[in-house]
Amino acid sequence: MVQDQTNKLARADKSELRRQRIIEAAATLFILKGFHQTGMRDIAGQAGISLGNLYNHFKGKHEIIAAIAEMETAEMEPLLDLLETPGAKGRDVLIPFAKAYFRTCSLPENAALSAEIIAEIFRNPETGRAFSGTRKRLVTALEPHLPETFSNRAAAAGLVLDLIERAGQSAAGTSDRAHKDIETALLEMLMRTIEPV
Amino acid sequence: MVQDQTNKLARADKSELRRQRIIEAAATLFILKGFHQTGMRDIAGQAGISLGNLYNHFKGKHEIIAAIAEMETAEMEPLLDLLETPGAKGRDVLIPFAKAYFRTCSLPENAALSAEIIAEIFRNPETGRAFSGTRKRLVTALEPHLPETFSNRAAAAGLVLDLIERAGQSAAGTSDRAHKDIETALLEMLMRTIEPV
DNA sequence: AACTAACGTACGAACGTTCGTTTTTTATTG
DNA sequence: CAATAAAAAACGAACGTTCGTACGTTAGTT
Repeated sequence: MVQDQTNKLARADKSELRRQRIIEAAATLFILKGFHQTGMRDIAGQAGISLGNLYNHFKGKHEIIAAIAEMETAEMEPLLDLLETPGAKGRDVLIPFAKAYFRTCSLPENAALSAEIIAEIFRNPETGRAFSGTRKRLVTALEPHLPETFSNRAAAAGLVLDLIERAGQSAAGTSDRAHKDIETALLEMLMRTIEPV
Repeated sequence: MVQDQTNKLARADKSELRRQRIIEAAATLFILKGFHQTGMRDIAGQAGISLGNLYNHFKGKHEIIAAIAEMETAEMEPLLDLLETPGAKGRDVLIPFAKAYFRTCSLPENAALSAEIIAEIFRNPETGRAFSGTRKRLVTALEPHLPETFSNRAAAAGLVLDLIERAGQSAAGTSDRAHKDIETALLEMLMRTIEPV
């Protein structure tokens, strides 16, 4: 009579798990081929399910993209925490953040995906908007750690983020040596940026 | 008996002109919608010719993209000249270059196109390669103007270019005020980067 | 019995490309 | 100069695929 809560949860979990697998499959393909070169059939195939069933889990392609945006946002949370560490200020928080953010951005998956997203923002601001929420939070969190000598710290914070992101993209997929060189140059550049002249 | 050279040239010019119009039409649409969202019919329509005729001028879509890459390369020439001005060194050449390059990168057309290209490099290195020639030349030309304190000036030069490019992308399409703020922050950041600490 | 997940199929639209044909321009004759 | 053959440019229809999406049905769980 009493419903089996264990199994009920197990079922819901199972569904959630499959949903997650679909998202991962989609992400893999989006990274590899881009949003618009990836078809629903590709996603279904990669996830190991049928095309019809894919539509049982997602209303459409846009919903899958939105889910990936959400995932991306969640992954950024630890980095935001890093910036918002109470007490710590300036270089002591900025350099560790830069290292961590660079590491994230230079992961081939993230680099390719973020390139895809930036392009998407230009051609389709609506879809792009889903991704740009995190960005604003990063700028806000980063801003107070920059020197006051900047005439517009918010703009400078945006640039610092841009720099780290692009550095990561450039470093993605290169040899360990080149990767390290870029990271070193990035940190040297940031040190100069932070240092009051 | 003797061929009419005048008319012959006129004809060749006319054909070249039409070719150019097609490229411009394609560029407009690529910027607006991206490479893969732009169809051959769209391009033909925008250029004011028929679909069939489009294939009389280009073997296929890839050839149009290649032509645009070539155009892009040509547009970069003046900036390279700026960096290679004999005699001038360091800040005296870097700041003017940064201003000019930023201006170029923040033109909405260029910003969108370069975002598209970067994404394309990740998903299709082959096509992307057509675009990356200029980049190397810029790095080489920029490198000697950076301070020797960088442990790897080539890497640093790459970063400086990345920074300017992304700054331009961020500034593209924003208000004049925001645009100026970003440029100012960029220049401040570059001054700090160039200045020996 | 009710619900859900899974499936395969079907649809109309759009894709890049090819094709045969017509129109326009150029070159070569009479 | 007029007539005509040759070439180039332009066209629209059609090719086979693939696209995102919708639908009806079957199998399995509660």
